[in-house]
Amino acid sequence: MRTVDPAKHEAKRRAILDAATMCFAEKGFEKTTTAEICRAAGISTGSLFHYFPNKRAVFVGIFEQDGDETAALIAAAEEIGDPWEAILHVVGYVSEQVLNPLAAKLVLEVAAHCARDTELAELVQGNDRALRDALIGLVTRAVEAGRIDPGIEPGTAASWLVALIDAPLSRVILDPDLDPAAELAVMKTILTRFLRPVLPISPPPGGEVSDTGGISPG
Amino acid sequence: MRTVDPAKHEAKRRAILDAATMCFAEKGFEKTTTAEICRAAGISTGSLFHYFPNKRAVFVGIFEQDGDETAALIAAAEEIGDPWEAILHVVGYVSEQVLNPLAAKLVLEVAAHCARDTELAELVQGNDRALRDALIGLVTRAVEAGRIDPGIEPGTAASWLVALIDAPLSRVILDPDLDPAAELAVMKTILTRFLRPVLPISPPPGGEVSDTGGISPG
DNA sequence: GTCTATATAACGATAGAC
DNA sequence: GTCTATCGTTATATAGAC
Repeated sequence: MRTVDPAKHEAKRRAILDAATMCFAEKGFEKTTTAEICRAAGISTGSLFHYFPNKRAVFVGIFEQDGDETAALIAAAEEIGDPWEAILHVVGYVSEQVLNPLAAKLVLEVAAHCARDTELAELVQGNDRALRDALIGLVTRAVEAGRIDPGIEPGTAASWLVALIDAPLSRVILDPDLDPAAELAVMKTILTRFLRPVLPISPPPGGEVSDTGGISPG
Repeated sequence: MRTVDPAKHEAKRRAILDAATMCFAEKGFEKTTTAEICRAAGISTGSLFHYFPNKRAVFVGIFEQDGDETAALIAAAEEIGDPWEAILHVVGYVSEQVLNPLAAKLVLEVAAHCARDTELAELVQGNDRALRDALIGLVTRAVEAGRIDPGIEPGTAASWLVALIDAPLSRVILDPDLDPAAELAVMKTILTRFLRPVLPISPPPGGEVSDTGGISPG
């Protein structure tokens, strides 16, 4: 019987990441000290550096974990028969997470750091791309099913679906009384109206419709 | 003749803020040293602390300045006769700024810090609120003019207009090849389709329209 | 008002016993 | 593998000459 138990090692690593996630979300990367992470995880300085080479590696580890969760979400969405419902599920699920203030703080923190850490940026971009690629597939199917305007390029639609999730971030941070359910409802309205097929137009009583809100080619 | 020239003092203060803006955008708040700001501004450490009590005050000063610029934008928008055009102008103008990578980095940096600095958060929220209030007025007028769906509450519409500006932030950071003009075009499509009056529906050939993308009351 | 020089504090990471 | 103790570095802000 070996004393080195890989499962136990991995479990402890994850426990440290969980503790660090809270610290980073609350105080940000640079204002979180390694000592605080250790205290939160119930270990000592020496131990932390046994599991991670440095503070940055702890931060990066959090978003490697997040990539696994995104993959699971995508797999679950593929099981949903109706592509439009699958899109709503994916966007709704991630949005709900981001509407939590603590999660929102962490998202803003990692975004700010991606601007200055190319390696971290590539990791996060990989996670985003996985989500986007899955949505491209769902959008394509939804277009074929007549549920989404064929005039919208699936890549563009998917990119903006991901982007829309980030839209309320500032307000989540600035307004503590924000109602997540209400935000989610408006978000659903926006993406429904954005993507739905353009209905045949019966001319309105007293006016011209000069702009149909379509995406001009080119 | 006094040697203390308030105008010159103010000019130097602004020069420091301009230099600091670049530093903070490129490296973030904590990784920017006061020495770097001084070098960029062409002054010495001693001088910096003559104009600002501490590093944070320099950072905060940048967003006080930004509030003035927002006020000017709002004043210009009020001059535009057509409220819908005024809305497009305001959203387009701010979006264009945010689509610049350097500006985007600074926006993410300040957002991340607002999550942990209530005083800074109140300042930024004040700037946001001014923009939102102006948009509420414009939306209300646009609804009266039949250009916006009366089923959408102006406060909700205005909040989301401001939020939509932030939506592409992540991609501005992660994708250096992003085309600002293309993003702006899609943004315009989204807000047009989101806000435009619901046209009378002639039933589509072979299907039911179960969800019209409206905002349910309550 | 502007400079140089520096006091003071804090933090990340390591050394080395057990 | 975990701990305690501590080293080396770095940065903010101040002191005080000019």
